[in-house]
Amino acid sequence: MEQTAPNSRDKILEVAEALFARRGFAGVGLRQVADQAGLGKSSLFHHFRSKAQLYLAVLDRVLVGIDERLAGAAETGGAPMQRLDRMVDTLIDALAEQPATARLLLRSLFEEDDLPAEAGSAQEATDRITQRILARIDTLLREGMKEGVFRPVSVGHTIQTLIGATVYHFASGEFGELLLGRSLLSSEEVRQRKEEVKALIHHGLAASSAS
Amino acid sequence: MEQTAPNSRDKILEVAEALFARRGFAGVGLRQVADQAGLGKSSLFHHFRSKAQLYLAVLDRVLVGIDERLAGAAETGGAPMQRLDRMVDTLIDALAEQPATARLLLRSLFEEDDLPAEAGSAQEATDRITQRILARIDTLLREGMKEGVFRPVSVGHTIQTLIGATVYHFASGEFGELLLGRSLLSSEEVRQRKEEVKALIHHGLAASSAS
DNA sequence: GTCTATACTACGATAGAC
DNA sequence: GTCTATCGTAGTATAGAC
Repeated sequence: MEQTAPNSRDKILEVAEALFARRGFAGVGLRQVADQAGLGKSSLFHHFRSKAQLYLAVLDRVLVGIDERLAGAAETGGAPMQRLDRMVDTLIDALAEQPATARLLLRSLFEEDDLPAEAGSAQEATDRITQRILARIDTLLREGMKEGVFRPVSVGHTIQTLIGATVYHFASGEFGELLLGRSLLSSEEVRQRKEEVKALIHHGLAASSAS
Repeated sequence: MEQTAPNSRDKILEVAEALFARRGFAGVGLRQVADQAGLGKSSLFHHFRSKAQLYLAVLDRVLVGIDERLAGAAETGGAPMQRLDRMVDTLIDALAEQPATARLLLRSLFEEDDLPAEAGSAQEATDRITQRILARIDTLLREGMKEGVFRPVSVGHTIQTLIGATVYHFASGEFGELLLGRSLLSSEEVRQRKEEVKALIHHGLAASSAS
């Protein structure tokens, strides 16, 4: 649709995203990235200073995408429970549409410590976006508790549970499919994941048994 | 306590577990393992045929440990909700006591596909233990639903949520600590994690509002 | 059971021609 | 902006002495 003709930089980011999601930072060779992007290995270094910078550029791109979609979901207003429902739907849609995203995000939690230390400023950029995303949920949860529609919970622990219920789920790959008996990404299972998560919220987070 | 004097094989497994948990399969070099185990690189191949076999041996060891602890928790009987509470407590205790475990388990979901294909029979062993662990929760959830103490839910999705709430949480490392504002492994946060997860279950999974 | 030595491959990164 | 060629390092794994 809005695809014109990706320049080399975008093409590299695209194939690197898929590879990093599947194999992790250490598991991907730049040779592989270059081949799939249709370039020589050395050409990568014209666009990105190092493997670590490429990885962080990929991660940044994904985080920005998630943040934009969540921003759209939050802006429409409504009661806290409605907004939380919309955030869950939006996040799950995003994760289901781009299967690499969930794995990349979850892996990023483990792999930030084996990046070369020099990565510096690019690290800070991804950290800032992460903080922005977390702040959206944090604010929403506190508002809901203040209004008395959510029961009193630890905000941090609740965010962790929500991430587990969404990002982990769609990152679980073959294991999750074994558990559900079919593809995590089938429209039926995506729909059901939304229902199950929202039902858990409505029963488990609501102060009264509102639905 | 029951530590006598670990033979080389156990020492290798021990240091490899920590390294694989931290860096992942591709991120660990056998040189590193050998150094930390106090051996030459080549000596590893006397105990394990290949890096993949070593990895699978580490994973198997961890899965067996989890399975044994969950078996202990399940055997004591009681109502489904009580048993589920005990399983959550037991699992969280296990993950908190051995910080490498959660990361290793979560990583194993992503990394099984970049193991050399030859690994064959050892793969099946870890799969069997995984199935046994899952069957414990599966049976318990179905029993609770049959008795009417759990509301009707998708068993697969619920297991995914429980894994996310426990394994993911303790695998989240620095990110989780940023979110909670203190170490995931402090006794206070471990205690609170148990409370939050069990509260979510009691409010969100129970058919009535039993506690 | 552990060692040294070695084979072969791949890695990330750089230099410099075009 | 992409290429070929190359550097230095580290990877897994094997052979064979002790």
